[in-house]
Amino acid sequence: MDDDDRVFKALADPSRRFLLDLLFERDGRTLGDLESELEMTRFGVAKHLKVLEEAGLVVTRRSGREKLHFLNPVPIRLIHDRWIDKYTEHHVTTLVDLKHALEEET
Amino acid sequence: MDDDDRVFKALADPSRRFLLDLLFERDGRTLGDLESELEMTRFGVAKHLKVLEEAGLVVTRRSGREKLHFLNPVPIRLIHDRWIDKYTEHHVTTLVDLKHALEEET
DNA sequence: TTGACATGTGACCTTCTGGTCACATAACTT
DNA sequence: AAGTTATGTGACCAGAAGGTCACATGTCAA
Repeated sequence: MDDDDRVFKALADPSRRFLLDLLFERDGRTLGDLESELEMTRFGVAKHLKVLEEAGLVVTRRSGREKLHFLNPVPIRLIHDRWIDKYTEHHVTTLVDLKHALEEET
Repeated sequence: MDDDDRVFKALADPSRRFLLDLLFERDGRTLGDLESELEMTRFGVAKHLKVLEEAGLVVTRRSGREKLHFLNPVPIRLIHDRWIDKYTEHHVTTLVDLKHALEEET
């Protein structure tokens, strides 16, 4: 399994994406902290965090017996750059902005 | 299964990412055309293309008995925007550029 | 209209994945 | 030292996903 595969497989699960959302909102959180936000046992959450860490989407730092988790946005940017080149980027962002504008009208 | 889930699940498979790579390089290709690039039966490729289409990553147009496939970059951009805000975007692109520079040095 | 070509469908099997649990290690507190 | 707190490991099971095949539909060309 190569690096790409690890990143995409990691993102494929909704619980893991929710963990990234939590870390995007506030960094440096511990396992016990994150665990309280999911309807799942501690073991499940730890397993998900391990997958995210091995994919490089989350980086960690130990502080005593606690392990702090941080979001790393670099792999996300690389996904973007794989299928959106500089020429289409402006075009796409325009489309996305338009999409948001239309959604707000309803 | 919601839209997000469909997109990320679709991206989780290497064969499907390769199909997106092929379409990124050249759009408007047919199933038979794409099939010849994968080491898999026609049925497998058709199944993957269906997953990509249901996720909105690929849009299609029929032309007679052929079905033409096109890459849609919008969902990719939305992934980017989910975890990279305007403040960190510049920071991240700098990191990515640095990463590329370091890789070229070796 | 007959045959060849391009694609679609549903069943089937094997492998991978998500989640839980019993058990284990390591660090802080008193 | 002893108990509590925070996290790590390996086994296990149910459900999902990747791939193939027999069969079916629709379109072009002569």
